[in-house]
Amino acid sequence: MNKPIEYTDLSSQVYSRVKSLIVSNELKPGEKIIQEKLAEQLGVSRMPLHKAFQRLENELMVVNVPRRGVFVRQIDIPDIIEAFECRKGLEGIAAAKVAKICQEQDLNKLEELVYPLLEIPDITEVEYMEVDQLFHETIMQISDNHLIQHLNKIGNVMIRSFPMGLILPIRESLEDHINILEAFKERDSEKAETLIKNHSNKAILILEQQINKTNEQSNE
Amino acid sequence: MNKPIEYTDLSSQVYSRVKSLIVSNELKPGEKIIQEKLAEQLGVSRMPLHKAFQRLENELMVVNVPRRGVFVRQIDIPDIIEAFECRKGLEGIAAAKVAKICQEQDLNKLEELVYPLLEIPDITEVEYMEVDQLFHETIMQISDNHLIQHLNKIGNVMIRSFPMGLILPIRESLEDHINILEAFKERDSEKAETLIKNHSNKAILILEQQINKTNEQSNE
DNA sequence: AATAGTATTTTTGTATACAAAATACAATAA
DNA sequence: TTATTGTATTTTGTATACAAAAATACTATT
Repeated sequence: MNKPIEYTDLSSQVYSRVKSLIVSNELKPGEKIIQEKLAEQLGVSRMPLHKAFQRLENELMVVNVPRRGVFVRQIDIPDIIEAFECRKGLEGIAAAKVAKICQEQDLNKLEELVYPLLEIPDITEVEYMEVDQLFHETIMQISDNHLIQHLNKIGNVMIRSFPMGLILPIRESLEDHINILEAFKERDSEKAETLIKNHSNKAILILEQQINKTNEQSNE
Repeated sequence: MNKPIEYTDLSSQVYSRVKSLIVSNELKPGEKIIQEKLAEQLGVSRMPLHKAFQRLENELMVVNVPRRGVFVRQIDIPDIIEAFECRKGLEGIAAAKVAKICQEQDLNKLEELVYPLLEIPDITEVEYMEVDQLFHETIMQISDNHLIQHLNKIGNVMIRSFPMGLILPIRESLEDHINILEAFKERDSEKAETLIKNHSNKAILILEQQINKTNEQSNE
């Protein structure tokens, strides 16, 4: 309503643009970013770029080596596994708390994200990823822990920047979500924690299998 | 061995100095930081300060409102509880992993931190805080998850910046540490996770009691 | 032809400069 | 007096400028 229009400073915009350059692979992993060059490309000076780099470094998207330059961080599957392990811990706590404190309206919000999908027989991967993300974000919001949301976001930046579709099959993921939601309704905080941690664990297991597979191939 | 001597840029130093100004309460919570003034005090320009602010914002130590200024974040007990909840989640995962992967030398490192204290009858609070911190950090290091360490550090900055001594009594904390270490030795990852989460939980409970106490007082 | 040393160019880090926005303040009218 | 408008001052955000460090190209020597 009377929310003041917020001034977005250049460095925020620059931050988004650089991040998408990294995600879209226009800036390659390991590549050194020439500040002047990129600044000119974006039509800004190096100052907002500097702040953007600092932010990206905090999200582990770039590495800054003093006096040497800023490099695009190489993200591989083990990194993604690490990110899922963090998510497992943070979401576990969040879900346990949600089961304790959630209100009727919170449950409604989650139900609206989960149940309508059961009616649709052929959900596309892109569609589901959107809802999946929203489901996890909503739980974080309900948990009402500012720090947990902040930390989780940092981990998610890595996960989302990795060029890889859904890890779990849609139906399996959806089933997990339903069960988690049920646990919330039953106010069973231990169950909710276990279920949501298992949900992450499945992804971790699949990623670990992928690593083993590529290792075997290279050993032939 | 052949680690290159690392150039520390000004902004890193500025970051540390500003952080300690906040922790030592020379910059008061809620206070607006006048950039030019602080820059002059530190004998630098506003550029390294800007980068320092960006970093401090990521650690939730300051809040930056575009075009309005940078403000020292007000940290209160509920924030600290949030931080302990995050720690609970992250340490839980870390401890579970440590129980699975730790080597003999890792256990030795932890033993050296725990057992010598049993011989000392009168440990000071300051001494114990040092060792306590090291114990938790070491577990994080052994867990060998870069991201989990990074995220945990962000939460710890808040906890450590809060002017408050030990939360748990020394003997109780020490006992917890011993039990956690035992779980590692037994390679019991579930037990390790439960114990370390309980360790955080105790702190949360005490902090919640403190809030209730002050609420009651103000209701009189 | 390979190497060591030197000169040149590039790039980084920080300071300064300047325009735009926010705040403080004073003057005017109700 | 209390609001309200207009003006002066402060402060911010970004661009430019410059010095120091690193990278590169080049020369001379063996």
